[in-house]
Amino acid sequence: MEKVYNPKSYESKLYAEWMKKGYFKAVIDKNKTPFTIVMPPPNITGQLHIGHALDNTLQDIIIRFKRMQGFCALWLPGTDHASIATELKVAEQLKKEGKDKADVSREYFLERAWQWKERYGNRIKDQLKQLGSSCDWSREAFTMDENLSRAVKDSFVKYYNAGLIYRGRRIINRCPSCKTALSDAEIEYAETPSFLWHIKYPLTDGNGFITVATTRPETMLGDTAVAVNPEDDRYKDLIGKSITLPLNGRKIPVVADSYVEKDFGSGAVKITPAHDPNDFEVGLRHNLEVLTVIGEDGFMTEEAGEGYRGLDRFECRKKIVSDLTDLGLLEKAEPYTHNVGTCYRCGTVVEPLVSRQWFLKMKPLAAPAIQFVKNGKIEFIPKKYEKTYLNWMENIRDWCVSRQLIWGHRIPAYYCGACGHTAVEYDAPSKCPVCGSFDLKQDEDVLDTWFSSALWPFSTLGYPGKTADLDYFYPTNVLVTAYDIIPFWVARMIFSGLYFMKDVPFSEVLIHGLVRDAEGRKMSKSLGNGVDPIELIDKYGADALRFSLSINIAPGSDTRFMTEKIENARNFMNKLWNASRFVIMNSENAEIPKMFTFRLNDADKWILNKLNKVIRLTTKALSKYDAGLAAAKLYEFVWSDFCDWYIELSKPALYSEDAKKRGESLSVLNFVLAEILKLLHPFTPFITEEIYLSLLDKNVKTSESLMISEFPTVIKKAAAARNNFDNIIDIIKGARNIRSEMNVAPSKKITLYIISEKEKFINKNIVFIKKLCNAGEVIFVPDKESVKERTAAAVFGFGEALIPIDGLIDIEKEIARLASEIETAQKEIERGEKMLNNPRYVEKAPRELVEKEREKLNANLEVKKKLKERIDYLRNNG
RNA sequence: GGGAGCAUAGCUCAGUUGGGAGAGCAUCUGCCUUACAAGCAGAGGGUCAUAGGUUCGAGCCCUAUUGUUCCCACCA
Repeated sequence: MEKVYNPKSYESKLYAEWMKKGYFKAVIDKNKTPFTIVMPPPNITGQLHIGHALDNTLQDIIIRFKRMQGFCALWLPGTDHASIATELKVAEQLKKEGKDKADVSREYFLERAWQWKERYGNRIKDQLKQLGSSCDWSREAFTMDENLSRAVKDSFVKYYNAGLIYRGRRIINRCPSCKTALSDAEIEYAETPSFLWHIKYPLTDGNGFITVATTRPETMLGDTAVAVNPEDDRYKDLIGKSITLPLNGRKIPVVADSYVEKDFGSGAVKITPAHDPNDFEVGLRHNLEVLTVIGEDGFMTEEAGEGYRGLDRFECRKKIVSDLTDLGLLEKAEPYTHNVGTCYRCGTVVEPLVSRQWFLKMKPLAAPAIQFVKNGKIEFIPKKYEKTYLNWMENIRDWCVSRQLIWGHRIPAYYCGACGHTAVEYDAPSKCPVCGSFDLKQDEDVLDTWFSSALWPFSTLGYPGKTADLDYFYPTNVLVTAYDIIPFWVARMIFSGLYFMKDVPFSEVLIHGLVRDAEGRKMSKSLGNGVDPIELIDKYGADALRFSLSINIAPGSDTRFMTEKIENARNFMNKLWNASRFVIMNSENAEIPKMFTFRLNDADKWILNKLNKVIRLTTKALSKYDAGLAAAKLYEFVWSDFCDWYIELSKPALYSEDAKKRGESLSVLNFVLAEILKLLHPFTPFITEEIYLSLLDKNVKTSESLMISEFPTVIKKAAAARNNFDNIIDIIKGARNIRSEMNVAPSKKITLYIISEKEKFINKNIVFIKKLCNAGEVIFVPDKESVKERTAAAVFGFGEALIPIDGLIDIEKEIARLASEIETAQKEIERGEKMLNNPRYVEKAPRELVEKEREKLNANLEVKKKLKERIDYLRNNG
């Protein structure tokens, strides 16, 4: 084995081997319980970012754990076509070649998009492999695969036939740059400083003005009313009167609507039904004309009239403000900060526009989706995210599913040019089912990308076909994703699954946080603060990356990426590597007996007891998908208990001449190491496998790969029961402390005097004390008077250890040290006495706890007494 | 406007059912001790945001306050 952890030398080799052996492939087995995770499909737009690395690491940890526990574990991978995002990328690519999206044919554009998919889809796949993802590539899916497209068409038609999908003229948000409709979820609001312009609208009868306040003066060209609150005394008399719109002289009515708040702005609102969702509603109530003055491209339309038509909407705003100022109609411009909707893809300010779009009725679909979460059939982990979900679901509005894009699933709606009939059918009809005309044209639009993602948990398993996969693996078990995607995706999968499969898509949703940068900022392209997981894998190894992402994270909360963390994880890998190297090197040519066929020493029992504890904790934490806690417990066990203590404790036996002893020691070392490798395997699959394959003890290397070995279970044998070895550790720690505090050179062998009533037990473990304190001799003495040398003392509840100090001891320094120990003991004594003197504590607290407390108190009293004696002794004899 | 979270060591964060405050990094002191200097041993460092409450017992449960972050809605 190499001296340092060098992941590059084996990671890709092992992955290829796993693939070859088919370990990732889930083979349906009726005797096994299925455990299924569908991977949130990464977009094909680019490459894996660190968030993906976290998401997929968590999934891999869970799926490997379940696989080792004997489940038929399926992790189904795939990618998403990401309609709008990919379309932007491809258009960008074309632009670089001097071509414009608008000028190329639909076919050509699609061809280029598929090329993009080929290239970047594969790159993502490759990156997932580098990360070690044990997903079943034989079932890999893509949202625009033939079968998934079938599922999309099938479900659209089913929704339509059930009256859940309709086409209507509505006001929707449109991105003038991407030139498509957007759903509510695709809008991001940004606080933007602007002005609230107060504009005087003259009454037609010449009796003065009514002042309206607006943040968007350019829309006034499309005003078709002014609304006031019916209860507003200031304006009561004006209701029903007419206003002459400045700049174009159109006459519009004053209407009363309770939507208007008296106290905001001037209390009068200009109504532009074509360009504001609320105004659109007001318009419907009052039968107002819808006048579109801003076009789909963001430029003013013909309707905007002389002087304004053809202007960019923001240019037009400037011109209108200046024109109104010239006319003396601008009362004031009040600085005002408000939220402006922008496109989540390109950042352009969206424009609310009235247009004809396809909608999915949400209320009937949301009702069961709410029900199944409320009754616990779907559980969010952590539970708080249930609220995010319910809050969204309960206030849901119809989902605009059509997009004016090319890349995506084309809507299966056909319009008859002759009679105007709309046919929605799975197979394109050859003629109009109503009038028989052949003049049929398919809808140009495609579906929102999330429409296909919503079907993911069953479309990937074969739906709408009735497949064995669907039958066996659906419903899936746990969905793992970040909280930012709950409304977009999780919610939609839930109602889709319930509607089409009549069953939940998954029973648990594990929500994790976002990976932020070292300063806690969200990683983004514009900030340039993103970190590339592949670079990190190159530098530190996939296991180190995985471990740094999974350790010490709390479920559902954000984590920061910091170089120190991954370095620490890398160091841990190195630690594991070297500990293993130690065990393996010593095992060469050794005769190693099977565990439990020989008598274990106290240190062996101690480590097995610790091992049991960590098996219990890890299993429990992983069962609750708490990778952060499990990883932390394993880290502690491996580094502190196994490496720092047990390996050191094993050295006397290993370096002895007694071959039998050596073999027995190696047996325990190999046993514990193998268990560690299994426990860590879900987290760090590569290094654990590489070490496992190098193990020399055939008793513990029982399968050809860790991937197919069993996850450890608690050792039932009495040998693993708790013992008193902690007392030995206390002696060692105490002695080391004195050595260090009294500046005894580490290389100097000391003589250790021990006064204790547990002489027999200590004597049995004396080799460990000698080795770990670098003591040449350990001598039991009845009392301190028996030691003639000058010594410093380590005091325990069960005895004292005296260490001779070279030359002059600084008596005062030693007394001060002992005094501070008295102080510590005193604090403990006071705490214990306070508790034990409280009759209600003694009465109500668990018996064993009270007993433990009493023992501690006695021990501390003893320590204090001995420390005091020691100080007196020094004062008298020093 | 509605909702949720967070506040613990200098920094980043853990803290399982309420039962003696933890880790990593950073700092200080010694060590190349034949697995590992990506290491070993030792040490310092916390009024668990504030104020109440429940309890024999609160970092953890309840109420209020302050600070902070996020989500939803989009009132011109």
